Amino acid sequence: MPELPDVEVFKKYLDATSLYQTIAEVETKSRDMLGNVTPQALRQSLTDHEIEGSKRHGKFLFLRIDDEVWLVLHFGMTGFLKYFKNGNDSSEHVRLLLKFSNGYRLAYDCKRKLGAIELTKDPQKFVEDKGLGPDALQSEFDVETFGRILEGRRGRIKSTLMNQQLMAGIGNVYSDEILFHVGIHPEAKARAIKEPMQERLFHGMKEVLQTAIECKVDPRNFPDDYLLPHRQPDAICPKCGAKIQKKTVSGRSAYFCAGHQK
DNA sequence: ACATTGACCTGAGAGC
DNA sequence: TGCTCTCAGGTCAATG
Repeated sequence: MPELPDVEVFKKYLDATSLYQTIAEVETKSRDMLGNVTPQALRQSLTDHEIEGSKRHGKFLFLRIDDEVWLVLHFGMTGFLKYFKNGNDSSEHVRLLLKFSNGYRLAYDCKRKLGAIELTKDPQKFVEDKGLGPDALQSEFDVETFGRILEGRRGRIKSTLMNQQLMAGIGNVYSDEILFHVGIHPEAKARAIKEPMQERLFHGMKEVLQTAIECKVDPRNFPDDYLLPHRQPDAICPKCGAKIQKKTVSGRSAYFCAGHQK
């Protein structure tokens, strides 16, 4: 579930708690989540260094250790960060633990091991090597680029929005939310969406992602006309009163309102 | 080249 | 109660 807004909230949390802290010790709890790095290399690269800054691209979070070393975290669908004082360790599925010299710790917790822990020399290069598209919220990602992407696609709009090589950050939950917001059916063909609908979708995408971040991705904080608080079978659409439908679209469970999404 | 499907991961909740 | 089955959704490999 951690999609762009979730990871952005993790970034803010990291910045508020762990920035400029010195890593005194590194514990690797799950070898099989380490992508391109051994536990020894990870320990060696991080120990006695500070976290100097952070970056996010799509669903990836980058922690700057120094000029040539960045720790890369991906959260799969169950990953999150937890900062706590030594002794208050209540998490059950900690995969990586950074022990700071001030007695606090930062845990990367990932119950279902679909995330990843890696190292890179340069986030920009990492993004290129992964073949990721532009971050969905970055300002250089404009409506013209977005329109060109849609026109080159034979598939459905839902899977287009979720394709990380085309644009990075949107997953199953927020693709539903965006399409619900602008009134487009998840099974619509991407290239059938023309102006002015392209522009409406583009701005809807930015607005939904931004709003989710402002709400700290807590469904209780969401505006009431958003789908997320009603994202369950047989719920009532807050926009038009019709029943929320659930259907498999491109292999993913899509929630939508047939009343106002065409 | 592009689109879709299935596998992987693990635990919660449904259903018998 | 207790077991088994299904589902959740991140990616990537295999297939259409």
